[in-house]
Amino acid sequence: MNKKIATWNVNSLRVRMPQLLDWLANEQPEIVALQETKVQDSDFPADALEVAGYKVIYSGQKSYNGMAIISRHFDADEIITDIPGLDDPQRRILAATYNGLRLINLYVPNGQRLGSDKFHYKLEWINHVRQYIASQLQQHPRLLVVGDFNIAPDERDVCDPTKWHDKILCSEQERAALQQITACGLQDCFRLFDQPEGCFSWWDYRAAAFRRNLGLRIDLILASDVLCKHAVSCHIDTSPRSLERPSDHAPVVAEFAD
DNA sequence: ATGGTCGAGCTTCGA
Repeated sequence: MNKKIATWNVNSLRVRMPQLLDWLANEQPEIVALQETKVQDSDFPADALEVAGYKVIYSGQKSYNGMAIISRHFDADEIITDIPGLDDPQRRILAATYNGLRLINLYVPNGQRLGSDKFHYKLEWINHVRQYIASQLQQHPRLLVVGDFNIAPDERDVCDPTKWHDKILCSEQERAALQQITACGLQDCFRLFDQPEGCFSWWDYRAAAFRRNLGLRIDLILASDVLCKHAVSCHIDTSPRSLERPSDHAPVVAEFAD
């Protein structure tokens, strides 16, 4: 049976729990990587997710950032909550191995504006995580790197490339940094398949951006060559973005054959 | 018009 693996920036897990539980019941994903849980570990809603049939791991902090991975059948092994060699209090990475599948869940810094302190932190953070990914690929042929990359890979992933030209999330520097990650031996699952134009995963809350489909595709599932051979589909599920009180991101789902 | 709206948690910051 095929297995669905998903990534979703929920923008507050506590607010989004009803939507997440409904979505899990409908989609029956095997593993879901969550970003921006915005909940410290002592308040993590583990019980409700376990009742829904998922094992949980998480690495959170108060107010900002925060990561979790939920898994239906397999226990998480070799858990890491920090990029080796980078001292960073922000909870932006959570990786674990599930039945031989290595999953790295990322919440890449937003970067705010080109040239800002946060932009330099973003590039530095990506540089460190790329080195970690490269070393992980040597050890784990079955590797997925998923999450909110806060980078639109190319012009197809931008609603209005002229308006977004060299803006944060779309700059040449950010795209080059992302290409350095994929050059380690990963492919964007979404582009393994024919896709319609105008597919995005994030829409600003302001200015009715979702209704007007003024979005970016910044949430990605990157797969190693071994896993790409088993990928059978990849799509963005825009339905949760239409609900009342939505996350500003939609889940991305990839399906893998055994 | 350089705005708009969310979430957390506190009267502002980050996205």
